[in-house]
Amino acid sequence: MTPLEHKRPMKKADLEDRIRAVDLRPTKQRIALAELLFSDGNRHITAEKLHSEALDAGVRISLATIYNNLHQFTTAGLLREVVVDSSKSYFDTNVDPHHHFFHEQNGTLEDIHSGDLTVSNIPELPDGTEISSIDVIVRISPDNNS
Amino acid sequence: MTPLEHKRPMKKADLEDRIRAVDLRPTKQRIALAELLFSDGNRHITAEKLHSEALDAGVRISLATIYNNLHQFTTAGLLREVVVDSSKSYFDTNVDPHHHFFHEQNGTLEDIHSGDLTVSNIPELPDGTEISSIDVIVRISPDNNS
DNA sequence: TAAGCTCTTTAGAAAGATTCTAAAGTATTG
DNA sequence: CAATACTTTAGAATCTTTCTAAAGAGCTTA
Repeated sequence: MTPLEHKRPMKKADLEDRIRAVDLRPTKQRIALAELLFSDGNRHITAEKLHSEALDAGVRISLATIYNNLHQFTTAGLLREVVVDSSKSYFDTNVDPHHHFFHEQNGTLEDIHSGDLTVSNIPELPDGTEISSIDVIVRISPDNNS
Repeated sequence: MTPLEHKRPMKKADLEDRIRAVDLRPTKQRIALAELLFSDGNRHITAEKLHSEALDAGVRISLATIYNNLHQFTTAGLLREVVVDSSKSYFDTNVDPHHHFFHEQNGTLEDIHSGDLTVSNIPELPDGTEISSIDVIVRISPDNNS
């Protein structure tokens, strides 16, 4: 995270408001997940990883609840799902349009801010269709010499 | 497929050569898969779909063999894997650099030839990394009015 | 605050895709 | 043809994600 970047260490009440704002009940589990997800900058996380973070933080929560809420948050626009690996799903707390670096070595994602990469020359779309999103993944790996 | 597009209805001997060329033995199963994959223009196919096509074509082949060979062909550069859906893998017979339309409605892929779409302004890469590939997925869905 | 209703959570089962195992089969080489 | 190495296969196993149905918790009203 760069020094000037937006950051918001959220209070619990703010998190509750944020959950209420999307018409979900602020349960203990949701608040705990929201805290893990939204308290400290942008994150890219898998269900399994979020689950273990929650357990490590002392929150008793089942994996099913993790999945339920990741999907509900995504539907509500609080998260966005990123497809980079055919074996698991990543959820991104940055819901503004942007792209990603994917470190193939360790399965880690890094944001590319929207202005930093341009897609142009998009060909005519198939008839009767419209764009629902454009995803650019720049897959990177450790280079030979360094 | 457009009228002027490259097409090569391959003979069985050509397929065998192609398999030998990547140091694999031309078994009955490999030849049958190569025929389904490479005989008629570019394809985007899942393991399950290829399996059922093979069975329909009267080729006795197990799903494990499908997976084995899809991976071996991919490693050999005869196929390329496209990640668009977190629940299954697609294999593309077009191994030249290019991008994709993904029809969200029916899970279908369509090539965007390399010259038809440009990615520019790629930001500086993280230290010690190099690009291994750039994937652009233009996700499309049926539009409201048509 | 109690009742009642709805939404949530949960454990465990189930599903779906992919990989693994180890044994039987086949291509290749000499 | 024999010896060797590579392949195929059925079925089990694994992994991620979803489902089920029962118990629990938040919310509204009186």
